[in-house]
Amino acid sequence: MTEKKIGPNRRMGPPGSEVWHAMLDGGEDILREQGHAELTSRQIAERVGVKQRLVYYYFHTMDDLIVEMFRRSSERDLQRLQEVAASEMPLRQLWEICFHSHDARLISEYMALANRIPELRTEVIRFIEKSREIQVGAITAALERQPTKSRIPPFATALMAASIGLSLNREEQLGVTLGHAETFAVLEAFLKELEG
Amino acid sequence: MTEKKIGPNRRMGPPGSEVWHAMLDGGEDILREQGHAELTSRQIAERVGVKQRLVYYYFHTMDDLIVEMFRRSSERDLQRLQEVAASEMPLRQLWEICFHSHDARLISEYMALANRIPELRTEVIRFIEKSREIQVGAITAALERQPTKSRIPPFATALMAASIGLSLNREEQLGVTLGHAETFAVLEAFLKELEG
DNA sequence: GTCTATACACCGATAGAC
DNA sequence: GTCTATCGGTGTATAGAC
Repeated sequence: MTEKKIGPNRRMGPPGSEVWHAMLDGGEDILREQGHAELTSRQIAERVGVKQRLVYYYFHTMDDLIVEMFRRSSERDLQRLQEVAASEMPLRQLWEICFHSHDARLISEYMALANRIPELRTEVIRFIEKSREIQVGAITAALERQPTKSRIPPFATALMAASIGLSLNREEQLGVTLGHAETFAVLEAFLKELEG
Repeated sequence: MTEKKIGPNRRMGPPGSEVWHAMLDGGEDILREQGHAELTSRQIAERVGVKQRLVYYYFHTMDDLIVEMFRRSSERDLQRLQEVAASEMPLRQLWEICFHSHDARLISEYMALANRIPELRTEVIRFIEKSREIQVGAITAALERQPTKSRIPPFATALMAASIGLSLNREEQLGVTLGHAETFAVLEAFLKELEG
Protein backbone atom coordinates (compact mmCIF):
# COMPACT_ATOMS: atom_id res chain seq x y z
CA MET A 1 0.00 0.00 0.00
CA THR A 2 2.13 2.82 1.29
CA GLU A 3 5.37 3.37 -0.47
CA LYS A 4 8.48 4.13 1.54
CA LYS A 5 7.73 6.87 4.01
CA ILE A 6 10.28 9.27 2.63
CA GLY A 7 9.86 13.00 2.72
CA PRO A 8 8.23 14.00 -0.58
CA ASN A 9 10.89 16.61 -1.28
CA ARG A 10 13.82 14.27 -0.92
CA ARG A 11 16.14 14.14 -3.88
CA MET A 12 18.05 10.88 -3.95
CA GLY A 13 21.41 9.96 -5.42
CA PRO A 14 22.07 6.91 -7.56
CA PRO A 15 23.34 3.68 -5.99
CA GLY A 16 26.68 2.28 -7.12
CA SER A 17 28.58 5.56 -7.31
CA GLU A 18 31.95 6.09 -5.70
CA VAL A 19 30.64 7.91 -2.64
CA TRP A 20 27.88 5.34 -2.27
CA HIS A 21 30.47 2.58 -2.01
CA ALA A 22 32.65 4.65 0.30
CA MET A 23 29.75 5.06 2.68
CA LEU A 24 29.10 1.32 2.75
CA ASP A 25 32.82 0.73 3.29
CA GLY A 26 32.90 3.18 6.15
CA GLY A 27 29.78 1.71 7.70
CA GLU A 28 31.22 -1.78 7.54
CA ASP A 29 34.42 -0.64 9.23
CA ILE A 30 32.49 1.09 11.99
CA LEU A 31 30.26 -1.92 12.56
CA ARG A 32 33.25 -4.24 12.76
CA GLU A 33 35.47 -2.01 14.88
CA GLN A 34 33.01 -0.17 17.11
CA GLY A 35 29.68 -1.97 16.88
CA HIS A 36 26.10 -1.02 16.09
CA ALA A 37 25.90 1.74 18.71
CA GLU A 38 28.42 3.80 16.77
CA LEU A 39 26.97 3.09 13.36
CA THR A 40 25.35 6.48 12.79
CA SER A 41 25.01 8.79 9.84
CA ARG A 42 27.35 11.28 11.50
CA GLN A 43 30.09 8.73 12.12
CA ILE A 44 29.89 7.47 8.57
CA ALA A 45 30.03 10.99 7.18
CA GLU A 46 33.07 11.79 9.27
CA ARG A 47 34.87 8.65 8.18
CA VAL A 48 34.10 9.24 4.51
CA GLY A 49 34.99 12.91 4.81
CA VAL A 50 31.66 14.47 3.91
CA LYS A 51 28.82 16.11 5.82
CA GLN A 52 26.07 14.16 7.48
CA ARG A 53 23.40 15.40 5.14
CA LEU A 54 24.98 13.55 2.24
CA VAL A 55 24.28 10.17 3.80
CA TYR A 56 20.58 10.91 3.36
CA TYR A 57 21.14 11.85 -0.24
CA TYR A 58 22.40 8.36 -1.00
CA PHE A 59 20.25 6.33 1.39
CA HIS A 60 16.60 6.74 2.36
CA THR A 61 17.18 5.75 5.97
CA MET A 62 19.95 4.34 8.12
CA ASP A 63 18.24 0.96 8.04
CA ASP A 64 18.37 1.10 4.27
CA LEU A 65 22.09 1.76 4.41
CA ILE A 66 22.59 -1.22 6.72
CA VAL A 67 20.61 -3.50 4.44
CA GLU A 68 22.66 -2.35 1.45
CA MET A 69 25.84 -3.00 3.41
CA PHE A 70 24.88 -6.58 4.06
CA ARG A 71 23.53 -7.12 0.58
CA ARG A 72 26.71 -5.96 -1.12
CA SER A 73 28.84 -8.00 1.25
CA SER A 74 26.81 -11.18 0.93
CA GLU A 75 26.76 -10.98 -2.85
CA ARG A 76 30.54 -10.84 -2.85
CA ASP A 77 30.68 -13.79 -0.47
CA LEU A 78 28.34 -15.91 -2.55
CA GLN A 79 30.32 -15.20 -5.68
CA ARG A 80 33.53 -16.29 -3.99
CA LEU A 81 31.87 -19.43 -2.64
CA GLN A 82 30.73 -20.31 -6.12
CA GLU A 83 34.21 -19.80 -7.51
CA VAL A 84 35.95 -22.10 -5.06
CA ALA A 85 33.13 -24.64 -5.30
CA ALA A 86 34.07 -25.10 -8.94
CA SER A 87 37.77 -25.50 -8.18
CA GLU A 88 39.79 -28.52 -7.17
CA MET A 89 39.76 -29.35 -3.44
CA PRO A 90 36.59 -27.29 -3.02
CA LEU A 91 35.75 -28.68 0.40
CA ARG A 92 38.96 -27.58 2.01
CA GLN A 93 38.74 -24.17 0.43
CA LEU A 94 35.12 -23.77 1.44
CA TRP A 95 36.11 -24.60 4.98
CA GLU A 96 38.93 -22.10 4.89
CA ILE A 97 36.55 -19.37 3.76
CA CYS A 98 33.95 -20.33 6.32
CA PHE A 99 36.46 -20.26 9.09
CA HIS A 100 39.09 -17.69 8.25
CA SER A 101 37.72 -14.96 6.08
CA HIS A 102 34.68 -13.98 8.06
CA ASP A 103 34.80 -11.59 10.95
CA ALA A 104 32.88 -13.04 13.87
CA ARG A 105 32.16 -9.68 15.42
CA LEU A 106 30.71 -8.31 12.20
CA ILE A 107 28.50 -11.36 11.86
CA SER A 108 27.19 -11.04 15.40
CA GLU A 109 26.37 -7.39 14.83
CA TYR A 110 24.42 -8.21 11.67
CA MET A 111 22.58 -11.02 13.47
CA ALA A 112 21.42 -8.65 16.19
CA LEU A 113 20.45 -5.97 13.67
CA ALA A 114 18.46 -8.56 11.72
CA ASN A 115 16.26 -8.97 14.79
CA ARG A 116 14.82 -5.53 14.29
CA ILE A 117 15.21 -4.77 10.56
CA PRO A 118 12.86 -7.01 8.55
CA GLU A 119 14.59 -6.36 5.22
CA LEU A 120 17.94 -7.32 6.72
CA ARG A 121 16.36 -10.46 8.10
CA THR A 122 15.18 -11.35 4.60
CA GLU A 123 18.67 -10.84 3.22
CA VAL A 124 20.22 -12.98 5.95
CA ILE A 125 17.79 -15.80 5.24
CA ARG A 126 18.56 -15.60 1.54
CA PHE A 127 22.29 -15.68 2.22
CA ILE A 128 22.11 -18.70 4.52
CA GLU A 129 20.02 -20.65 2.06
CA LYS A 130 22.10 -19.80 -0.99
CA SER A 131 25.43 -20.52 0.67
CA ARG A 132 24.09 -23.81 1.96
CA GLU A 133 23.00 -24.80 -1.54
CA ILE A 134 26.44 -24.02 -2.90
CA GLN A 135 28.14 -26.01 -0.16
CA VAL A 136 25.81 -28.96 -0.64
CA GLY A 137 26.59 -28.96 -4.34
CA ALA A 138 30.32 -29.11 -3.66
CA ILE A 139 29.94 -31.82 -1.03
CA THR A 140 27.74 -33.93 -3.27
CA ALA A 141 30.22 -33.68 -6.12
CA ALA A 142 33.09 -34.59 -3.81
CA LEU A 143 31.22 -37.64 -2.55
CA GLU A 144 30.71 -38.83 -6.12
CA ARG A 145 34.38 -38.43 -6.92
CA GLN A 146 35.60 -40.08 -3.75
CA PRO A 147 34.29 -43.50 -2.70
CA THR A 148 33.97 -42.80 1.00
CA LYS A 149 32.08 -44.47 3.79
CA SER A 150 30.70 -41.22 5.20
CA ARG A 151 27.03 -41.78 5.90
CA ILE A 152 26.27 -38.18 6.76
CA PRO A 153 23.98 -36.61 4.14
CA PRO A 154 25.34 -33.57 2.29
CA PHE A 155 22.79 -31.14 3.73
CA ALA A 156 23.64 -32.19 7.27
CA THR A 157 27.34 -31.98 6.48
CA ALA A 158 26.98 -28.45 5.17
CA LEU A 159 24.91 -27.27 8.11
CA MET A 160 27.19 -28.81 10.68
CA ALA A 161 30.35 -27.50 9.08
CA ALA A 162 28.97 -23.98 8.84
CA SER A 163 27.77 -24.07 12.45
CA ILE A 164 31.02 -25.37 13.83
CA GLY A 165 33.04 -22.92 11.78
CA LEU A 166 30.96 -20.05 13.05
CA SER A 167 31.38 -21.05 16.68
CA LEU A 168 35.09 -21.77 16.41
CA ASN A 169 35.58 -18.41 14.82
CA ARG A 170 33.51 -16.57 17.39
CA GLU A 171 35.09 -18.30 20.36
CA GLU A 172 38.59 -17.79 19.07
CA GLN A 173 37.89 -14.08 18.82
CA LEU A 174 36.56 -14.11 22.38
CA GLY A 175 39.67 -15.87 23.58
CA VAL A 176 38.08 -19.26 24.30
CA THR A 177 40.04 -22.27 23.05
CA LEU A 178 38.55 -25.05 25.16
CA GLY A 179 38.12 -28.05 22.86
CA HIS A 180 39.26 -26.29 19.69
CA ALA A 181 42.32 -28.45 19.08
CA GLU A 182 40.28 -31.64 19.39
CA THR A 183 37.62 -30.27 17.06
CA PHE A 184 40.15 -29.24 14.45
CA ALA A 185 41.62 -32.73 14.53
CA VAL A 186 38.21 -34.28 13.92
CA LEU A 187 37.46 -31.91 11.07
CA GLU A 188 40.86 -32.44 9.51
CA ALA A 189 40.38 -36.20 9.56
CA PHE A 190 36.97 -35.78 7.97
CA LEU A 191 38.36 -33.50 5.25
CA LYS A 192 41.18 -35.95 4.50
CA GLU A 193 38.67 -38.76 4.19
CA LEU A 194 36.62 -36.82 1.69
CA GLU A 195 39.26 -35.02 -0.27
CA GLY A 196 42.62 -36.63 0.47
CA MET B 1 43.46 2.76 39.36
CA THR B 2 40.24 4.71 38.96
CA GLU B 3 37.20 3.29 40.64
CA LYS B 4 33.91 3.35 38.81
CA LYS B 5 33.27 6.82 37.45
CA ILE B 6 30.06 7.34 39.36
CA GLY B 7 28.87 10.68 40.50
CA PRO B 8 30.19 11.14 44.04
CA ASN B 9 26.75 12.04 45.39
CA ARG B 10 25.05 8.96 44.02
CA ARG B 11 23.25 6.88 46.62
CA MET B 12 22.89 3.29 45.48
CA GLY B 13 20.36 0.61 46.38
CA PRO B 14 21.21 -2.96 47.33
CA PRO B 15 21.29 -5.74 44.73
CA GLY B 16 18.95 -8.69 45.11
CA SER B 17 15.87 -6.78 46.21
CA GLU B 18 12.49 -7.24 44.63
CA VAL B 19 12.65 -4.16 42.44
CA TRP B 20 16.21 -5.05 41.44
CA HIS B 21 15.00 -8.40 40.11
CA ALA B 22 11.98 -6.82 38.48
CA MET B 23 14.24 -4.48 36.55
CA LEU B 24 16.38 -7.34 35.30
CA ASP B 25 13.23 -9.25 34.35
CA GLY B 26 11.90 -6.27 32.43
CA GLY B 27 15.22 -5.71 30.71
CA GLU B 28 15.39 -9.32 29.63
CA ASP B 29 11.89 -9.16 28.19
CA ILE B 30 12.69 -5.99 26.28
CA LEU B 31 15.92 -7.41 24.93
CA ARG B 32 14.17 -10.56 23.75
CA GLU B 33 11.07 -8.93 22.35
CA GLN B 34 12.32 -5.61 21.02
CA GLY B 35 16.11 -5.80 20.86
CA HIS B 36 19.04 -3.75 22.15
CA ALA B 37 17.84 -0.47 20.62
CA GLU B 38 14.84 -0.44 22.96
CA LEU B 39 16.75 -1.54 26.03
CA THR B 40 16.85 1.83 27.77
CA SER B 41 16.40 2.99 31.34
CA ARG B 42 13.13 4.66 30.40
CA GLN B 43 11.66 1.53 28.82
CA ILE B 44 12.65 -0.61 31.77
CA ALA B 45 11.15 1.88 34.22
CA GLU B 46 7.91 1.96 32.29
CA ARG B 47 7.69 -1.82 32.18
CA VAL B 48 8.41 -2.18 35.87
CA GLY B 49 6.04 0.63 36.73
CA VAL B 50 8.46 3.08 38.33
CA LYS B 51 10.15 6.28 37.28
CA GLN B 52 13.33 6.32 35.25
CA ARG B 53 15.41 7.77 38.02
CA LEU B 54 15.01 4.60 40.07
CA VAL B 55 16.94 2.53 37.56
CA TYR B 56 20.01 4.58 38.45
CA TYR B 57 19.39 3.99 42.11
CA TYR B 58 19.79 0.24 41.60
CA PHE B 59 22.41 0.20 38.84
CA HIS B 60 25.45 2.38 38.30
CA THR B 61 25.04 2.48 34.54
CA MET B 62 22.96 0.81 31.86
CA ASP B 63 25.94 -1.34 30.96
CA ASP B 64 26.06 -2.52 34.55
CA LEU B 65 22.42 -3.49 34.37
CA ILE B 66 23.03 -5.46 31.19
CA VAL B 67 25.96 -7.31 32.74
CA GLU B 68 23.85 -8.17 35.79
CA MET B 69 21.10 -9.43 33.49
CA PHE B 70 23.41 -11.84 31.78
CA ARG B 71 25.14 -12.87 34.98
CA ARG B 72 21.90 -13.79 36.72
CA SER B 73 20.63 -15.62 33.66
CA SER B 74 23.84 -17.58 33.06
CA GLU B 75 24.09 -18.63 36.69
CA ARG B 76 20.62 -20.10 36.46
CA ASP B 77 21.55 -21.87 33.23
CA LEU B 78 24.71 -23.36 34.65
CA GLN B 79 22.85 -24.64 37.67
CA ARG B 80 20.27 -26.35 35.49
CA LEU B 81 22.99 -27.85 33.30
CA GLN B 82 24.66 -29.27 36.37
CA GLU B 83 21.40 -30.76 37.57
CA VAL B 84 20.61 -32.63 34.39
CA ALA B 85 24.25 -33.66 33.98
CA ALA B 86 23.86 -35.66 37.17
CA SER B 87 20.62 -37.28 36.05
CA GLU B 88 20.00 -40.38 33.95
CA MET B 89 20.12 -39.82 30.18
CA PRO B 90 22.07 -36.60 30.71
CA LEU B 91 23.14 -36.30 27.08
CA ARG B 92 19.66 -36.22 25.68
CA GLN B 93 18.55 -33.76 28.33
CA LEU B 94 21.57 -31.55 27.78
CA TRP B 95 20.77 -31.51 24.10
CA GLU B 96 17.15 -30.61 24.79
CA ILE B 97 18.26 -27.68 26.92
CA CYS B 98 20.80 -26.54 24.39
CA PHE B 99 18.29 -26.63 21.62
CA HIS B 100 14.89 -25.85 23.06
CA SER B 101 15.16 -23.71 26.13
CA HIS B 102 17.34 -20.93 24.83
CA ASP B 103 16.00 -18.02 22.90
CA ALA B 104 18.12 -17.47 19.82
CA ARG B 105 17.24 -13.82 19.53
CA LEU B 106 18.23 -13.11 23.10
CA ILE B 107 21.55 -14.87 22.58
CA SER B 108 22.31 -12.90 19.43
CA GLU B 109 21.56 -9.65 21.25
CA TYR B 110 23.92 -10.56 24.08
CA MET B 111 26.63 -11.55 21.60
CA ALA B 112 26.48 -8.17 19.93
CA LEU B 113 26.42 -6.33 23.25
CA ALA B 114 29.46 -8.32 24.37
CA ASN B 115 31.35 -6.74 21.50
CA ARG B 116 31.26 -3.37 23.21
CA ILE B 117 30.89 -4.12 26.93
CA PRO B 118 34.10 -5.67 28.26
CA GLU B 119 32.53 -6.94 31.50
CA LEU B 120 29.79 -8.69 29.54
CA ARG B 121 32.43 -10.21 27.31
CA THR B 122 34.14 -11.62 30.39
CA GLU B 123 30.88 -13.12 31.60
CA VAL B 124 30.17 -14.67 28.21
CA ILE B 125 33.59 -16.27 28.14
CA ARG B 126 33.10 -17.64 31.64
CA PHE B 127 29.72 -19.06 30.67
CA ILE B 128 30.98 -20.78 27.53
CA GLU B 129 33.88 -22.36 29.38
CA LYS B 130 31.87 -23.53 32.36
CA SER B 131 29.03 -24.97 30.32
CA ARG B 132 31.53 -26.78 28.12
CA GLU B 133 33.21 -28.30 31.16
CA ILE B 134 29.86 -29.54 32.43
CA GLN B 135 28.96 -31.04 29.08
CA VAL B 136 32.34 -32.71 28.72
CA GLY B 137 31.90 -34.26 32.15
CA ALA B 138 28.55 -35.73 31.17
CA ILE B 139 29.84 -36.99 27.83
CA THR B 140 32.88 -38.60 29.40
CA ALA B 141 30.74 -40.35 31.98
CA ALA B 142 28.36 -41.57 29.29
CA LEU B 143 31.24 -42.96 27.24
CA GLU B 144 32.47 -44.91 30.23
CA ARG B 145 29.05 -46.39 30.84
CA GLN B 146 28.41 -47.24 27.21
CA PRO B 147 30.98 -49.23 25.20
CA THR B 148 30.68 -47.30 21.95
CA LYS B 149 32.89 -47.01 18.94
CA SER B 150 32.64 -43.22 18.76
CA ARG B 151 36.16 -41.93 18.26
CA ILE B 152 35.23 -38.26 18.67
CA PRO B 153 36.85 -36.84 21.82
CA PRO B 154 34.48 -35.44 24.47
CA PHE B 155 35.67 -31.85 24.10
CA ALA B 156 35.07 -31.92 20.36
CA THR B 157 31.69 -33.56 20.89
CA ALA B 158 30.63 -30.86 23.34
CA LEU B 159 31.79 -28.02 21.12
CA MET B 160 30.18 -29.44 18.01
CA ALA B 161 26.88 -30.19 19.71
CA ALA B 162 26.67 -26.72 21.20
CA SER B 163 27.52 -25.10 17.87
CA ILE B 164 25.02 -27.10 15.90
CA GLY B 165 22.31 -26.56 18.49
CA LEU B 166 22.89 -22.83 18.38
CA SER B 167 22.67 -22.67 14.61
CA LEU B 168 19.64 -24.93 14.33
CA ASN B 169 17.89 -22.82 16.91
CA ARG B 170 18.78 -19.54 15.26
CA GLU B 171 17.88 -20.70 11.77
CA GLU B 172 14.60 -22.15 12.88
CA GLN B 173 13.69 -18.82 14.40
CA LEU B 174 14.63 -17.10 11.15
CA GLY B 175 12.48 -19.52 9.19
CA VAL B 176 15.28 -21.46 7.52
CA THR B 177 14.88 -25.24 7.56
CA LEU B 178 17.24 -26.28 4.77
CA GLY B 179 19.06 -29.38 5.98
CA HIS B 180 17.52 -29.42 9.44
CA ALA B 181 15.71 -32.75 9.08
CA GLU B 182 18.89 -34.48 7.89
CA THR B 183 20.88 -32.97 10.73
CA PHE B 184 18.36 -34.02 13.35
CA ALA B 185 18.50 -37.56 12.00
CA VAL B 186 22.28 -37.64 12.32
CA LEU B 187 22.17 -36.25 15.86
CA GLU B 188 19.42 -38.65 16.88
CA ALA B 189 21.46 -41.61 15.64
CA PHE B 190 24.48 -40.32 17.53
CA LEU B 191 22.47 -39.90 20.73
CA LYS B 192 21.02 -43.42 20.41
CA GLU B 193 24.48 -44.82 19.96
CA LEU B 194 25.71 -43.12 23.11
CA GLU B 195 22.68 -43.36 25.34
CA GLY B 196 20.27 -45.88 23.84
C1' DG C 1 13.06 4.06 48.46
C1' DT C 2 10.94 6.89 45.25
C1' DC C 3 9.97 11.01 43.21
C1' DT C 4 10.23 15.81 40.13
C1' DA C 5 13.00 18.25 37.33
C1' DT C 6 16.65 18.97 34.46
C1' DA C 7 21.38 19.29 31.98
C1' DC C 8 23.45 17.93 28.06
C1' DA C 9 24.71 15.07 24.17
C1' DC C 10 23.52 12.89 20.13
C1' DC C 11 20.59 10.90 16.61
C1' DG C 12 17.44 10.61 12.43
C1' DA C 13 15.64 13.23 9.18
C1' DT C 14 14.35 17.43 6.52
C1' DA C 15 14.30 22.29 4.10
C1' DG C 16 16.41 24.70 1.01
C1' DA C 17 20.77 27.34 -0.72
C1' DC C 18 24.90 26.89 -3.65
C1' DG D 1 26.39 16.62 -5.69
C1' DT D 2 27.28 18.83 -1.59
C1' DC D 3 26.56 22.07 1.77
C1' DT D 4 24.57 25.01 6.18
C1' DA D 5 21.22 25.02 9.41
C1' DT D 6 17.83 23.21 12.08
C1' DC D 7 13.77 20.63 14.26
C1' DG D 8 12.00 17.21 17.30
C1' DG D 9 12.92 13.35 19.79
C1' DT D 10 15.30 10.39 23.00
C1' DG D 11 19.16 8.78 25.50
C1' DT D 12 22.32 8.65 29.94
C1' DA D 13 23.01 10.49 34.05
C1' DT D 14 22.63 13.74 37.99
C1' DA D 15 20.85 17.11 41.88
C1' DG D 16 18.13 17.29 45.39
C1' DA D 17 13.22 17.15 47.62
C1' DC D 18 9.89 14.06 49.94
